[in-house]
Amino acid sequence: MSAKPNLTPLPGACSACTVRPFALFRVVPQARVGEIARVRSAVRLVRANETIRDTVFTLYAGWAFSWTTMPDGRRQILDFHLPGDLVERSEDGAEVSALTDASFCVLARDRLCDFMGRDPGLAMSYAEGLSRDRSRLRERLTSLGRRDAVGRLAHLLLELHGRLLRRGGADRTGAPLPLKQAHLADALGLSVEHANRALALLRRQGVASLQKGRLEILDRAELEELAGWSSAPAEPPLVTVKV
Amino acid sequence: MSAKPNLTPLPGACSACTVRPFALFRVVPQARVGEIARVRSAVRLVRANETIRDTVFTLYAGWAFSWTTMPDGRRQILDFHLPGDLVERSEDGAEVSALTDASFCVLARDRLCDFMGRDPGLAMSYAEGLSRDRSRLRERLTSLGRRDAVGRLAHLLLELHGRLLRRGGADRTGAPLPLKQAHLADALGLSVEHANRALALLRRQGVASLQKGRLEILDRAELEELAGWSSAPAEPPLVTVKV
DNA sequence: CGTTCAGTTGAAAGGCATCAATTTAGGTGG
DNA sequence: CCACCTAAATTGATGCCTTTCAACTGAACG
Repeated sequence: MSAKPNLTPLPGACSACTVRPFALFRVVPQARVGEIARVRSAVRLVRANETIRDTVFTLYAGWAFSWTTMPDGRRQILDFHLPGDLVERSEDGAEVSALTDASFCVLARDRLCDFMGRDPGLAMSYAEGLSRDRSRLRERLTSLGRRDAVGRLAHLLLELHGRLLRRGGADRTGAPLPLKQAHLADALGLSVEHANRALALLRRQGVASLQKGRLEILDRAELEELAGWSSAPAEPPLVTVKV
Repeated sequence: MSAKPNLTPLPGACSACTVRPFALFRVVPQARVGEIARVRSAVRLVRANETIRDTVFTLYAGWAFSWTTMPDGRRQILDFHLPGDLVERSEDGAEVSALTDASFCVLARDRLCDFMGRDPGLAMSYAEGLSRDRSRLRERLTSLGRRDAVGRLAHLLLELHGRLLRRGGADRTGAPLPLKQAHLADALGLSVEHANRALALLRRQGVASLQKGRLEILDRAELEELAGWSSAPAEPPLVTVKV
């Protein structure tokens, strides 16, 4: 029973951080990266399915997701987190778990607040992240409210593909996607069985397939059609700050 | 056919603003209210159902709501806005409309950004608002994903009641609520008919009633039970900034 | 080679949408 | 103050989408 070897990279020096261009601290000029290191209180590595206790962190490698449960135990996934995302475990009872093996930098909330207090650009970067989260949630709300199972699935696949594309984690025809069908179901408000059927339909129709952790987009036009996709970007540009 | 008289109050001087304690500018000390006035580019009054074109404003009186439509025309209401709320019309195609007659202060985005650039506390106040929006959306997502019609309705009624309570716009047993059943339906991802049936059930069971623009909470314990209500506040306290 | 988890598939039941009317509530003009 | 008109609220019947319950398959693993 040898422990599974650990292939997940750990975050190193902030100055050479590979995800910083997509992360909260993207606005901090190279000359001041030293200040970032002082906000980082720890570096951590977790295994898939482990729940994360830290309240504020930026994901470095791997995926995570936020979720809640109903009194009857059913789960609702609120959001998926990708490398570079700032994740906050809020006080409202939502939990955060690793979807894959993952590593991240824990931030000290008070020192982060200090930093934002000194650097309005950073505060605005923080706000941008919140704003993006919000529009993603709005899209999902629309999905759950007004789309059927296939539409929801198509929409989520497009959203994730887009997010990965922007970070260089995907090409036009597909991307690695470590989600189980249970994750899709819980994110889309469906039963696992029905999520499976919707996925099977997309596959049979030659629209898209998700197998062995990889998404293949076979007919993007049709996928967008099924999703009722608005060409508008899911992560729109937001307020820009002058400092 | 005389025009309906206008009873909606218009915002006046920022220094005496009645909603400021709940609004973005709550963090600006009285001594500096002058700076707020420079961010306000206009004061506006709209009639119920009118759509609002301004991109950033803080609602002063009346209700508003954000919404989108699917290609087939069905509407999804994304959020309701109450007096004091900062509202942004985002670039993602969502629209904002007045739910009742309403008045608001239009803000100049660039001057607002300037202000936030100078005042980190204000930037954090902005972020807090975003964060609250986000947790509200998360709650709603959970509703649409995992609650049945009655549960969704119960949850939304409790959410709105709570928001009103915090602003002094409600008492423990009820509150004025200007929503039509169609608004409830479109917010909850239901048909109007089914929203009606759910509402009728709550009324028949003596749990809550919504009539003539007023919500009455008759049995809060039961309403919370139906909603799967977590005692956690819907608008939790967030990061605090030191300036 | 047994176990377990993810993925599939089928059948039956249920919740919600849809379609169709009807009633009620407000607002308007006479 | 009443008749009238339109939007909102109701109620009923029918059908579809999704859930639920029950197996069953396949792959990974010890």
